[in-house]
Amino acid sequence: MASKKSVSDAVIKRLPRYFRYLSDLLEFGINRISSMELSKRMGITASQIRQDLNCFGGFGQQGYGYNVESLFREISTILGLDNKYQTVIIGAGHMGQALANYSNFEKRGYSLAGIFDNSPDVIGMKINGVTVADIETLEAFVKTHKVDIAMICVPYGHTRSVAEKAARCGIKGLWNFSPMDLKLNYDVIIENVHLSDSLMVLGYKLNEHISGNLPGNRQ
Amino acid sequence: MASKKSVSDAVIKRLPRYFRYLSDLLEFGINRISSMELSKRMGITASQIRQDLNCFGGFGQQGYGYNVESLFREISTILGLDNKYQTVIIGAGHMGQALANYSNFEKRGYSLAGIFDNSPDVIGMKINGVTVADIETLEAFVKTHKVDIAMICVPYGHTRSVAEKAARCGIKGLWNFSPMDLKLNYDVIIENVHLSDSLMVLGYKLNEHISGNLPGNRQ
DNA sequence: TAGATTGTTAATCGATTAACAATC
DNA sequence: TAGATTGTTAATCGATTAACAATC
Repeated sequence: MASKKSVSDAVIKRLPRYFRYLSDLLEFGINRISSMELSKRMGITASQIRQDLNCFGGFGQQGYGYNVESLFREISTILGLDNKYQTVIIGAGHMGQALANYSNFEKRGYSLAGIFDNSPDVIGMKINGVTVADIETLEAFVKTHKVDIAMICVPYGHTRSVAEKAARCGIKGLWNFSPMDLKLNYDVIIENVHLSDSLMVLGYKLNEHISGNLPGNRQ
Repeated sequence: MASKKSVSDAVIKRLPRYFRYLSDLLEFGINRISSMELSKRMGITASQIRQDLNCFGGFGQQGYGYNVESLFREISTILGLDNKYQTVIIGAGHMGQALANYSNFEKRGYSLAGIFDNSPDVIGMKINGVTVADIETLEAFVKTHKVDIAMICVPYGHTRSVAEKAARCGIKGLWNFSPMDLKLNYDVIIENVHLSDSLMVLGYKLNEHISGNLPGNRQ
């Protein structure tokens, strides 16, 4: 219950990056790294790395640096990757199907428990071993399966109502793929993925680049 | 050639949000809005809106506010949505197929010119009207089609080499879906989409939430 | 021990917010 | 004109970077 002071969003968003770089280091068989060396690889300052990590604990050792394996485990724990999450996909269109086939998530502890849709065209279809069920059966499903996260891949117009349905069922995490900033009057955590926003940013930078004002990211 | 002072990344990333909210306002038939009113809708300060917009020009009118339609057009122009972009998808797996079927992009001026893969299993297949071609034919294709953006949806291990191939062909924008921070020694703009990072952030916040320290985003 | 590198405090920088004169 | 709201400058806040004493 001791409420530790909350960590800033900027730091939280960097955690998966640390996770990835440490994972790579492990693969390379490197078992010790200094903040200085890691900073060179990641393209951020050593200071920032030490500050970030010290939000969660003193994982290093003076004069030595960080043990890659133990730091990797710490970051994994912080990110909650030791936990198992049950997920469902709502919307079995192209994006839903792509997510259902994404094996990376399973590897990180996010396992796919169900897929739901409202269209008879896809209900009953099997995607990556999971049969698409009628969205009307979601509530009953959640009652028996303890679902943590709903990945929402329905068309724009259905997003809010589907998200509310999921929240009402007691699902606590929503991963929203519609181009809207989903906010609900429920006690849920929402993470928005805005692919079209990302593409527009790319387009903007491309224009800036072509119009000759700004450099690309040659390094 | 007059190099205007460059706009911060934080502002650039908000542009697509403005675009979306203005687009909604248009749909609602609202044709005038003050920074105050828009700030309430978007959940940011009116000050920030005025500061952001004034990076690009004085689009408002004292005593009146902003004309929604003209502001929408300005933002569209800033984002380069008046331009037509030719895109190719590299990697015709599930994610590549999902992107190929995303009609939103077409609507915003990003048109799909080709899909490439290295697997005989998918080469020749038709996705949303576009036939998957052999990746070996990419260079010849780019020579005749002026491709602006490559959407890279190949497995992790192939990402760097495929990205380099695209850059060598002269493609200036890369949209990378692999969980790595792609950096190349080419003069290209790279935008990384890290779905697994986003999911991990959701997982982190879910944990924080459950362990009782932090509020969800009830509003 | 001497050298290296952390954890942490202090300084700097940039982004956000507040305030208000300009002006429609 | 009076009222409203912008554009813009100044103040504040938070995040990043630098510095260094602690310590392995």
